[in-house]
Amino acid sequence: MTEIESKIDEKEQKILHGIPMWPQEKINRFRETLLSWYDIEKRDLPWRKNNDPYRIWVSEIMLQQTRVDTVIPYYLNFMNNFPTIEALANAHEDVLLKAWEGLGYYSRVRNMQKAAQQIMEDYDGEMPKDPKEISKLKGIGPYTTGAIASMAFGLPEPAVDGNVMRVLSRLFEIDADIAKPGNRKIFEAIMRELIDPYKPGDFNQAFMDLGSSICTPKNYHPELSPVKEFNQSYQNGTWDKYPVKSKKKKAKPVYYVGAIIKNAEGAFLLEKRPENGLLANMWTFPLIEEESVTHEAEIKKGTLTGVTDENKTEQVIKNVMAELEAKYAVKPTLMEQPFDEVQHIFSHLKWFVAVYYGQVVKEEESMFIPENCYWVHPSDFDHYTFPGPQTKMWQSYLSKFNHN
DNA sequence: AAGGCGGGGCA
DNA sequence: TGCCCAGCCTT
Repeated sequence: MTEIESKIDEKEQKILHGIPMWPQEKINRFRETLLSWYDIEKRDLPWRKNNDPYRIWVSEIMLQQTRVDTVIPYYLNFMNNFPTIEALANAHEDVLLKAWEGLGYYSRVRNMQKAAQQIMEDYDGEMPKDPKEISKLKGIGPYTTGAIASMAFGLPEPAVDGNVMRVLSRLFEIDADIAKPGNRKIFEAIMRELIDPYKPGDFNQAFMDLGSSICTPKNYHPELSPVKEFNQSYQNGTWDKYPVKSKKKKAKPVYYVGAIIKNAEGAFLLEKRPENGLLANMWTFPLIEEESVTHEAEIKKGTLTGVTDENKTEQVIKNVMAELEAKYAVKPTLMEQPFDEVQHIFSHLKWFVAVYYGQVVKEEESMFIPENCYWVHPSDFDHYTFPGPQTKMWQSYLSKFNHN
């Protein structure tokens, strides 16, 4: 045993202080029980076809904060389009982003490509086996490191995600708040004790399957669990107290005017968002933050009211026109009222977008738009990656203006 | 340690 | 509606 490893063990012993660990005999029975259940009940998932590190890696990145059912079609499509680490490393970013459209957390795919390029340059095109090396790759944190090491390479590394923390907190009646990042190491320490050294990948995945099928956040029925005899909170009748998880802050409202501008050729003005931050490098109709738009829309008798403060309608139009001319160099004829309001909830923001429609009549007025903007015909929209709010604006436009 | 970063499914 | 989900990066 190296010096570094023994230090980690010492540290984790301290963390475990207060949480009584089971005797080895009980640990052995637990492993056997859980793995037997997994052998029978495990889900047939595309990335479980073999132990190819690339296949496992892609699935783990997609599954971050994303449900299995959502991921499957994206996964199949992605593996078809980018079947190897090399293909991923050499892909064009906009093609990559398009393959990720709708999955969310788009920096995941940009980081994954950077990691693929790291692997081509530093590791001869092969995913490294050493967890220390794996965790150096962009976008791969403690969880994904453990997942790849255990599932692809059979190493006894913990892979602690939300499922594992929930299951463990119920098994051992752990009061630590699982929303606090610092508490992850408690659960890692326990998993290092529990993990089956011969089938670490199956062991980790058994926790995932248990967490998503039986040991769920809601509608939890501990009496149905294959490991109920090991479940301390079930035996003590305290299971409804676990896990302890502090609440997240509410999404902050942000108000925009969305300007759907059509030119004489029937093309629409699209803008590429900045390369960093929210929805980086994705395409939307011009969005103008508008503080006067401080009301949620009410649709009464087919008419949209309440989107803007009363008496401020004219001011909103003036602001929008000024911004369109200054930033986008267009002077469209604009509807005096928005035709719809689109709402979109992110994890930390809630957008309210009052959608206006306008046309640029004269051809020469639409010639000098900025570099990050294009006039795009709807038949070419497929080549542009649209985030949720953009798709909602476009669908609303189609339903209002494109019928009959 | 806290906040930014998507989107959909569910009661 | 609010909460949840096979988290990671930046500050």
